[in-house]
Amino acid sequence: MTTKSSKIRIKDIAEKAGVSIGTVDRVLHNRGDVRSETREKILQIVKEMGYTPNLFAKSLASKKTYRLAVLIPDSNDNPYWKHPKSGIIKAADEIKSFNTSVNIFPFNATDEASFRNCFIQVLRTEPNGIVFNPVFREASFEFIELMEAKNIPFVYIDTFLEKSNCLAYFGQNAKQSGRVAAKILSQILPENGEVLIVKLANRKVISHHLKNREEGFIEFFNEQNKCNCKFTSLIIDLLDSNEPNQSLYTAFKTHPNINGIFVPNSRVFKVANYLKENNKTDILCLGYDLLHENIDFIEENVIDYIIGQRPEDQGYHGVMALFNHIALKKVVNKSNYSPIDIIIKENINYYNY
Amino acid sequence: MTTKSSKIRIKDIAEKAGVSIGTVDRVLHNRGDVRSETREKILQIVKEMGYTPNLFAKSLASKKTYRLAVLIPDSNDNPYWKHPKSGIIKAADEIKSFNTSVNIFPFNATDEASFRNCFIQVLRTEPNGIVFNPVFREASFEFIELMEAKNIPFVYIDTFLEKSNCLAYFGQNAKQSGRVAAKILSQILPENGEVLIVKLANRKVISHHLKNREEGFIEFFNEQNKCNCKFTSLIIDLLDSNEPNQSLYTAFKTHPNINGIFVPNSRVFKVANYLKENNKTDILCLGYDLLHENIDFIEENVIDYIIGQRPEDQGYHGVMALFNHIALKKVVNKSNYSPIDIIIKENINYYNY
DNA sequence: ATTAATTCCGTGTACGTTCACGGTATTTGG
DNA sequence: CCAAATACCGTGAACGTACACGGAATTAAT
Repeated sequence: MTTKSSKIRIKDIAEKAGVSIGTVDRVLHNRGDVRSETREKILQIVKEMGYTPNLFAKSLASKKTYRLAVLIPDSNDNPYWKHPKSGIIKAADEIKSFNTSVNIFPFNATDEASFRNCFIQVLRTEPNGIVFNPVFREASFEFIELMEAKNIPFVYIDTFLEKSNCLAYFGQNAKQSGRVAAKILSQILPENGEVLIVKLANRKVISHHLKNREEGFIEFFNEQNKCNCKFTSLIIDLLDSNEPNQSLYTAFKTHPNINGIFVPNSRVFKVANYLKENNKTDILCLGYDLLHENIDFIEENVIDYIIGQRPEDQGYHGVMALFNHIALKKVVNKSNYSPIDIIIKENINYYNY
Repeated sequence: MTTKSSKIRIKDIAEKAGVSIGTVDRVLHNRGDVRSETREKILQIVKEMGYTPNLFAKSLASKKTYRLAVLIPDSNDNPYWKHPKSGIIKAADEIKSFNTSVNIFPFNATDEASFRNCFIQVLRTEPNGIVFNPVFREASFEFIELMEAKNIPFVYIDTFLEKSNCLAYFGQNAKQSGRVAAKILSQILPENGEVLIVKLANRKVISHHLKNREEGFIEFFNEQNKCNCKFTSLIIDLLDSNEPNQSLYTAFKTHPNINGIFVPNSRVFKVANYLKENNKTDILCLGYDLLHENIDFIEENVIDYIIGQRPEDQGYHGVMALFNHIALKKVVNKSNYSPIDIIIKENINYYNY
């Protein structure tokens, strides 16, 4: 089996058609000024010879430059976003030789005004494409209108917004990941297990992920008729300095038989911290995302399972999808769900973080 | 945060150094014929300005062509190898514009002579680099000697060969993956569990993977003092048409309390087939690799866990490592372990196959 | 001092594109 | 029927790099 480099140049098809390379170039780019017969003939030969342009020569000669903009939460506020960001930077690095620049605009994910400001700023730079995390529904829909008016293609990352015509979406199926979590717990916990669901979040912004993950989690258990586990659900304010300790203390007091904990976001390390300090490490603890903080607790056997979603890949492919669409005119997949990685102490070293 | 395209050209550093681009080119390529002071000065400026060559211009102008060869088992014999192959083809596709061709040479993984023939054929094509799967130890070491004599860099895929100076290795830590399997089973099975280890292989060729995975599996259980599971290990000849049914029948007869099965390779579907036909689907069954055959059984709840290793990535990155080293003169990581993916019915749809 | 050898360096062409510019034919208008 | 407009097409200069060739400056040999 051989895969060899394609050698057919514009010059070759020009010669075969008995025209100049300028003419071929014109039909290849629909620039007009070509007689329709000549045009057809050239297109025919192009197809016959299987011409594929040399992308390097193309980008060398091209005077076009592209600007991409990325709007994501500030990684100083939420360490999770360091990971998508690093993937974005990797993509930026790869495509910068294709006359394409990438600008990252961080916003405060707990402050809608910050998101709005950020977007206005972005639109002022008149980018050719936008990757963004649509945490704020209404604001996002407003900006989608603006982008569509200006014909700027956009890609969602992490969160999906239904009923909108994005170029692509990169993220996890949140609900299904909740089902995965449920399956794991249901298989390990005893018949009469008691599970605590801990939602650590900002009071003002309960993310879709949190909601959907919990939904999938509970849905799965309800479908299993053999398993009659009990649930307790807790919403804890991230900004309260007494938390999550206070709420957890109360929860364990009132539910002393809890043997499983499900934390539907990356803040699981805060719960793990409590478990460790109170010698409750035998409780089966499951959370999300490979933050450094979580990794430490996995290695200490405090957290038992982490569900990962390859945030670097999401960032990387989000940018690349935009680039492929805009610069290379390739078709890109709209729906791109990340794997729901099941990570434990024994395989954590083989996931990059 | 901005990542903009680097704009420093050879011309720029030539002007700053007060020399011509030819001179800069000479020092950049160590072609000599440059006064040492000039050389130093240019190198200094190159570093100062952070010059990075434009790879596209480079590959456009370069008359060099590279030939890479890949030796892997025939995917007609073992369907697993379709997956690395598809990754290899993807890589070949990406680098063909860099004047690099990739040739795939399939051999029969159960026949050492086939491997040897294949290698001789490969060496005759005088490739610039080789990716291969070193299943046959002695034969591989012989060919490594030949490659080293000819200064041909080589990359291992899937299997690792210690004590040899490969450019890179892409594969899974087999032993550790066995430990992952053990952890999962140990967590789910009851205290007094009874596990059957089924090694489906060709009598002549017991792969390292099979051995190492079992080793890690047993090692893990031995380390847990709380778990006193019992084991039975079975070696079954793949080519025998009565198998694995006959051996499994006997095994279940003599060990009626078996509640877990570990199949340390991709042939787990053959065991699953037996389990399904004999209504033993309640047994916890764990195997390797996302073959179509296995996927079907995961969806039917016959196989419970599959350990994946991203074979497409292994193939892709194996070729890319060689390319980066040879064509782009980049440094590549030697040791590249694939993630040990834990796959169940609930997350299987999000792993590409 | 003249020639020859040697060291060092600049020039020019090529790689496959893009794209502006301008040049022939052909057609249109009066 | 001639000028002007139009339709169609070729030419040539870039893009950043590689590399062959040959030229100038320096040194060595006679």
